[in-house]
Amino acid sequence: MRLTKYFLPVTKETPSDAQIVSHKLMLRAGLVRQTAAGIYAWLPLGLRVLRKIEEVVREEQNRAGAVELLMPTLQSADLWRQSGRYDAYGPEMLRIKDRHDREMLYGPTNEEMITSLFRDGVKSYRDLPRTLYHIQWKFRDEVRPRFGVMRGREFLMKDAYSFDIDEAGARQSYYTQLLAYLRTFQRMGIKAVPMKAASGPIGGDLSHEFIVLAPTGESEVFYDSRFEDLDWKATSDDAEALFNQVSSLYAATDETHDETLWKDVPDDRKRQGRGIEVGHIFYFGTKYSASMGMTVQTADGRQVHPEMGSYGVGVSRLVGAIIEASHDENGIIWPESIAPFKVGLINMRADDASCAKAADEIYARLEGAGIETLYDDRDERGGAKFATMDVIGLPWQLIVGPKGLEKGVVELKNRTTGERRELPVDQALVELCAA
RNA sequence: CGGGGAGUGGCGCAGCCUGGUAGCGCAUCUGGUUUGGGACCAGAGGGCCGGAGGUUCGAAUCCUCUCUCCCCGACCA
Repeated sequence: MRLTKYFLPVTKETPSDAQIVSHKLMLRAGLVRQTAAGIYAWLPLGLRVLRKIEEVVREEQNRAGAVELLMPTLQSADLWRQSGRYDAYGPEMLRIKDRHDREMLYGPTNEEMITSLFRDGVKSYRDLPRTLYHIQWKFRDEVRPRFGVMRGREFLMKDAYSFDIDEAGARQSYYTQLLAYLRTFQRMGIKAVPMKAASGPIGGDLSHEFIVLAPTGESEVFYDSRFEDLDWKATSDDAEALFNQVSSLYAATDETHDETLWKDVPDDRKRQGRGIEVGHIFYFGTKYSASMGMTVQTADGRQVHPEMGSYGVGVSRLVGAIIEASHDENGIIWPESIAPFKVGLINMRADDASCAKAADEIYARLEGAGIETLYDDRDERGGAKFATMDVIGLPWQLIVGPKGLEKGVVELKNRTTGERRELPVDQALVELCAA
């Protein structure tokens, strides 16, 4: 993408609304703009990141055997009356009426709807187990939205729902999602530690929160440093073994922290810090299948309510959380797997015909090689271009200038390490293809 | 929802107390000089001062009401 054709409103100054670093950087880097309290427009660059995160989540869900569908944002009040939550939910639920005075709501979550859909399509144990998910916008009318997209009112969430014939099956579904979550977050280049959670508003006994470690996190966390060494991507698909491994190591937020258990962790492995919740998984039994009258027939002819679990990932929140965990004084540092572009190509002198020609050629070759490239072909000074690239945080910067071209080299800069190397063009391209 | 703060060109702010031609920095546009880490000079454009009432010869400024946004707390993916 040529920057001269793009929409990237980068600012030098930080809007006064922003307090935390991720919010400031998201505004400065032209990722989002607030349109109302807790509601954001995703600008082109921000949207690309959102889509990248979504895609990692999707791939790991599919790999875990979950099936994607898409449910609407608007739901009818009647659906929620079936579970009794229409009255129980409180003012966080945005309630609206249509022109016929029918009561509607903007979905804060989808247990009722998925249960209703699945109930009407499934009657036999042969159709279980299943895990269904979708990635959709939600709305919770928070009393006080803040921290940019980390605590907005409108947010993008992946929510999955599992249906099993019995508790043993439901536990397997839960373990499978646990593994999928650990792989998902690891692929995004962040450390997310699973922590036993107190049962939330949904209820149930098996529950984990996934906390991204970041100094500006909202909650205090305590965990065993062994979590840092585990490689989930390489873990076998034995989800139950993984669950046992996770369960054997201590990790808790301040809400569930237990000093007695904490004492048993060797001192040199004790880690204490702050974190941001980016995922939450629950097993909650028959709460919805029972209240909404979903039954399936077992092999021996009994009618049972399926055992359910739900599994959420805050997709839009992750954008903020990842920035909290990955930035420096110059701007964002995107992990490569979710970076909006892999390479920022800088033409140092747009007014120099030979330099521009060389940069154009390199751009064409990068595009031809399928490398996502943001090409700064604006007629700006070098310094301004460097500052722009640093703030938007693309993993690689490829700098093409007259000085280097005289020597037949370009400069390749790694945003994470700051390392800069002069390389012949061909070699730089080879390295980018390999990276 | 309790407590506090703020709405003035796209962004950051001053002006308000003590009413009288709406200002500064950044950004934008034009011309020139520049060009490897957010250049410089000269010029230009852009604002019914959140909205509605009121007081006054005259309101960004004073009064009343209202809307919105932000911060602290309680609450939350």
